[in-house]
Amino acid sequence: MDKKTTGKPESHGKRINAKRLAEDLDVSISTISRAFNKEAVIAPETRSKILDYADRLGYRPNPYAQSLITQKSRIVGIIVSHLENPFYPEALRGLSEALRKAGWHLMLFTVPFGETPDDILPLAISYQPEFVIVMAVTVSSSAQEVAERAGTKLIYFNRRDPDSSTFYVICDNAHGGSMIADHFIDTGCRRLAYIAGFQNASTTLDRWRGFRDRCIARGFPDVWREEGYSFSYEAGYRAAISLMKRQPRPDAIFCASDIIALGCIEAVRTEFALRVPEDVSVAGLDNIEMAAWPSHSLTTYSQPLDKMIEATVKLIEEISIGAESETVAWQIKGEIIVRNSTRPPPGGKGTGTPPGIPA
Amino acid sequence: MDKKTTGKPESHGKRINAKRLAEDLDVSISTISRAFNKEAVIAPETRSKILDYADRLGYRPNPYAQSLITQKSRIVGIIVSHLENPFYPEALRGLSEALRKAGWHLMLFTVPFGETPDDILPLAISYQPEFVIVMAVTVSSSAQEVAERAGTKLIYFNRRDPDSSTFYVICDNAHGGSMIADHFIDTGCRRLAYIAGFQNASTTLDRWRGFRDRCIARGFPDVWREEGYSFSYEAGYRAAISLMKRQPRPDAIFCASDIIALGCIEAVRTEFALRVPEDVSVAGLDNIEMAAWPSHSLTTYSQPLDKMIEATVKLIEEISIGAESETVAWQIKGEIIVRNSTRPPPGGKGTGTPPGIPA
DNA sequence: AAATTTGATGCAATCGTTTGCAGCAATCGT
DNA sequence: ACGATTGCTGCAAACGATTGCATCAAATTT
Repeated sequence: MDKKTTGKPESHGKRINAKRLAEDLDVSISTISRAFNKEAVIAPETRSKILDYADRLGYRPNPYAQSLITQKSRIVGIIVSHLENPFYPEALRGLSEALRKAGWHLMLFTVPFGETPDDILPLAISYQPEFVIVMAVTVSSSAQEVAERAGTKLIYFNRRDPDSSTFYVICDNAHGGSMIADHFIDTGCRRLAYIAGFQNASTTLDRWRGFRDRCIARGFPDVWREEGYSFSYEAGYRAAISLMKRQPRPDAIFCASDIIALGCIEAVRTEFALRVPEDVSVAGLDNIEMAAWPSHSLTTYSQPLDKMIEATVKLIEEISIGAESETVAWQIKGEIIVRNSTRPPPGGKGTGTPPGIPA
Repeated sequence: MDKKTTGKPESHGKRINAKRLAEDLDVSISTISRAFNKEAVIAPETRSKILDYADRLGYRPNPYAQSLITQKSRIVGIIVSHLENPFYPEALRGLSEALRKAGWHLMLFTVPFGETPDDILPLAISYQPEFVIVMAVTVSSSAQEVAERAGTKLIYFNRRDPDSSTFYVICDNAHGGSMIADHFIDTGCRRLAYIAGFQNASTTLDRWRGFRDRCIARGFPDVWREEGYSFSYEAGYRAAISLMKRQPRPDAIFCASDIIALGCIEAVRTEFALRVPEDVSVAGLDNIEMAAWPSHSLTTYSQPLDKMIEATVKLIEEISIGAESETVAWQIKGEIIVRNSTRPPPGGKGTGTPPGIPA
């Protein structure tokens, strides 16, 4: 490792505070405070005088003092367990921007391998965020209590808790499953299979339920299910291998997420020298950016990320201002995105939505 | 959108504070404080009595009051501009965990499309983090002053600033470029090309310099350079198209990042029906997880992420305790990872490092 | 036994805001 | 012209911790 060295960094003068402004401008500290508070009553010229001067000095009210006195932090924590699934960076980015626009600060907590979101929660609430968004598939129900005791509200994102009644925002996973089932069956697939993600994740469950129920309803009750145990490329790769070894082979595989589907496609091609979609149709769920890449061109059901984020921020704002929000949970429908990883319909008008790149 | 409703969320009792503990245990507030401070002198039995009781009540010292009085926030902000490049989620995750272990809280700021890190910086420092890590390719030099005024230290990650002397942690990009050049030339490639990322990013620059200088040194001065204008799949895809249209075609392409390389490979295959590596070798730099996937099996130069993160945290800790850190910048060597996107060596002992999955 | 050291605790000032209440000039109604 | 209203501003008490200094009992030294 190369190192470069230099003298010690510059030391600073005293940080300016409201008192300093007050003295310089010959007003009281209260007035300084009011200048920064939209609702406060204050003479317009006084306000602008203060604001101007503050600007020149680079003064901003100390957020810690503010939080201390107002008992509000304007901070929302976010716990993410699986950043390696591209869906989460996409969601994270969207949430980050939306929350920032709404005036919130985001504190990030990742869940290390081998730990659960529950282990991280105490840490997450130690900075007393007003909300904690849990973007992780598995959380115990006791998390709710822990957060409550700290005065923090929990919001599940892309997950619902079957037995507790916390706030949550998800897409209509069952609907997604059923749309994919329809698409498979409509395009002539008959030996249908599902690759699951984390076994007890609500997403795994709901997508499976929607898929299988629809298959049954349309007269194909023998749907295979292979466990993937996680939402990852590797999981898809491995699960596809054992799935494709069965006799007869499935001719359509619905994967519990896009990243699983990519692994699945790869295994089908590499390990069995089969073609997608000619030999087997593969579909995912999420509609991550990579799904549109030409090499994958993955048929999928989109999570309506923008709407989900919008709903989350709305939820936060409403609860925050004490509006006893009637809406405690959002479940939003997405839509099926047909690309080239699934067979074209029999009467065939072609390949459906084209891949993403050439523009 | 479906909505579910319920009654308003439970309201809370008063949050417990040190005063409450003090009264219950019949000690002073000072003693409570000392129980939580590792260095403070306090009778061991008093401490454990307090800690136990605090635990039962779920008490934790209020971080805002702490920050206010100590003038330290234990917060580090992080500005990320390109989460869509998988390298950054990986880095983010690593930094998040390492900083957490070191007792820091992470505040995340993403840079929306159309804005620059400079636009976000004022916001990032408004919560007065002690440090701000900038994981973004382009920052103006004035950022330094802005941060300084707020008493926040700036640390560049995966970027260095040619003209200012801020702290930075990067990998030895020039070394990476030269290693790839060697590999290309050793495996018989002769028509060498480079696909650049952001034009004025230090990474784009250093990698190009290392690559071209080595090519020249080994007797191949005519290295092509194609602008990608960004570090993205699309950039690689487009740049590869115009690169491969040239006559004669390049037979080896070094891409300024892995994600560019993946787009490049895809374009070579899809748009020109050529094979990688038989017709053209492609290499990247970063060694993102996806590079190991069988479908890509990308030869690359690894960013030593773990070491870079370690260095970053070390830097922060040292500066934080006022140890006038001699080391102001880290540049750490990575290593070349040979996979199947580049030709095997002429005498050929095979395909080099196998792809990642089958285990 | 008196003097001194040691160890543990409490007192009180402090960090930088917010906000209810009081004060006070200027304006208004009659 | 005089009391009531209005519009601003200041006072002072919080918020919940940290920490230098003083205190005081117990232990140690002389």
